[in-house]
Amino acid sequence: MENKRELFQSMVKRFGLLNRNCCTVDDVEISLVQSHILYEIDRREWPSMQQVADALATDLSTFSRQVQSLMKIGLITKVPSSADKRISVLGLTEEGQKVALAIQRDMEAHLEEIFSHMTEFEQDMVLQSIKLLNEAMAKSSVCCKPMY
Amino acid sequence: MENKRELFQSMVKRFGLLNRNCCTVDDVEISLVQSHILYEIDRREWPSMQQVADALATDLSTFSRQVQSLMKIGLITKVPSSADKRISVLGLTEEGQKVALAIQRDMEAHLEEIFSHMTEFEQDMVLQSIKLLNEAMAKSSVCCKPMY
DNA sequence: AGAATAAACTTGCAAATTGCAAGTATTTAT
DNA sequence: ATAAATACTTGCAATTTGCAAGTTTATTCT
Repeated sequence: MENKRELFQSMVKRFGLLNRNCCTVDDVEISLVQSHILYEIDRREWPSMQQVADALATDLSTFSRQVQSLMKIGLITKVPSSADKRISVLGLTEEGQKVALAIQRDMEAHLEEIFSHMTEFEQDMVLQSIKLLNEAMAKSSVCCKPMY
Repeated sequence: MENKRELFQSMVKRFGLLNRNCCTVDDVEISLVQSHILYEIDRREWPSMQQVADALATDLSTFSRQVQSLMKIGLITKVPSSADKRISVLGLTEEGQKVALAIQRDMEAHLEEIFSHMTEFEQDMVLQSIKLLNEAMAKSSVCCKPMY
């Protein structure tokens, strides 16, 4: 059983495909990266642009433009920090929160559906394993430098 | 412990980052998608363009151009099928095989390094879980229609 | 305090990647 | 024999990317 890579490649690809469904909520349609931006803003407390760009491992210039788009469609806010005027602080608008929540629900539902094909024992084991894997990757030298 | 999505999002992102390192071998430098193309060709027996494009869930036109690039740098071959002249059959050149193998080794090494942070018991459990997960996703209705 | 350095962005490219629509060539169905 | 389908290719046009160079504000150094 020496096909770790195949196993992981397959899994990552499937999740990638799963994510494609993403991102159409009511009449709002956003891209995958935009959904990730909403997600990262949502799970942080008023992050700076740097912080989110780092979390997404994307160039700040690229990120800056994505932020502009998301502001234009009214999903996020960007206000200069009063403490340090170089910094802009990001947040979700009410609409942005709705969209983020809807995507969150969709994702949870998808995961539940996937998990429904396993026994309870298997479900627990899988979750436990993902945790272990994340911890191992966090410890790893080759993996994922720009990670929270 | 109701944060499945966070767990998976984190894992997928880390693997995404892991993959970024990819793809520079000696003096050849290819993109991530190109490495996936090599991978898919490698693991199949003379696949058609359709087959690989499907596996990668990418548009055939996009794929067609990627194939042209990879031919130009001499990593893959494309020959019309004698049985059905509409079909082009893909393969790796000697150089392409070298590159695919090098990437494969890198990936394996990375995975080994990550696994080294776990006990043997945990390693087995994680591998077992990934298998279960893949099977569950294969059964899933929401996930991954275009999958081998 | 004043000058240099750094940090947090923004904007101007130019390249790469994407998908749709429309085309060509070949095969299958009627 | 003609129509329909399949397997691609090419022409767009839009999106996304990162690097380099700029602006503004904050920090550090002397």
